[in-house]
Amino acid sequence: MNIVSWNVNSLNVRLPHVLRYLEAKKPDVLALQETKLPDEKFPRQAIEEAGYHVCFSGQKTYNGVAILSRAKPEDVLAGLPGFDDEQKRLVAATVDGVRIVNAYVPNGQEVGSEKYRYKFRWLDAFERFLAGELGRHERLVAVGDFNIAPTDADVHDPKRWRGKIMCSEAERERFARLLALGLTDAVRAVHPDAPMFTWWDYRLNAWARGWGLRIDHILASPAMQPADAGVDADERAAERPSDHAPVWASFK
DNA sequence: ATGGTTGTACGACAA
Repeated sequence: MNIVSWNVNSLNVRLPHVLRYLEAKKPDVLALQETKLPDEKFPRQAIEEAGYHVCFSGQKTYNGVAILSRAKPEDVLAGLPGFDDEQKRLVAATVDGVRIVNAYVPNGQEVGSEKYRYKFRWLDAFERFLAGELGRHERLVAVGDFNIAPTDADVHDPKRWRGKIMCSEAERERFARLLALGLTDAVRAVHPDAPMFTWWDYRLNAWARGWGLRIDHILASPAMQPADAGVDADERAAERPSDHAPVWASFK
């Protein structure tokens, strides 16, 4: 089973990229974040014509998540249970017996800000939710834009980013706690040391300079052993790209 | 250089 996560930063703009990607890579599951579309404007027909089922939870202008899958999604859930939130950041579904959890974790804007505090409240609820899901589903993969670079190996310039948003010790501790639930970081399981980034800021010519962070992740339960994993960084070099590249993992 | 770009939507905010 091939599972991909991609923050597309507007599915309106990136629909051609997504359709081309589906045709080229034929993943079993493609989880999208930042679709920025209300549900009534979701391009369901184009995705179904490409041979995929889809479930989604979106809103106008901001956020929005979707799961595209070859097999029909079952037990679809939108939003974190017990966490009342207008922001559409989570959708989960069971695909081919595998529980797929697709998250767009809040960015946090700046360490110490109100949005930073919201990020931690959201992560609190997310951790509780994942613990429950792991109790119900032996085969589980949690993917998405976590907006956290787990270690300095996931940062182009650790000194420049030290203590900054997505790299603070408090955020990294929360990410470590997710792994402590029994999840494996699939990319790091396959590539323990290699610098691998998934996001490059649109500003400052960051892509051309190699100024990236690894903030998009695929976390797998013990029953899901990654056979291979990587980042399709060439998507960041495409015409009118998202600022994120797809991250993928294959499972036996 | 506390810089810069993109998306949404048409000013300002989020990332």
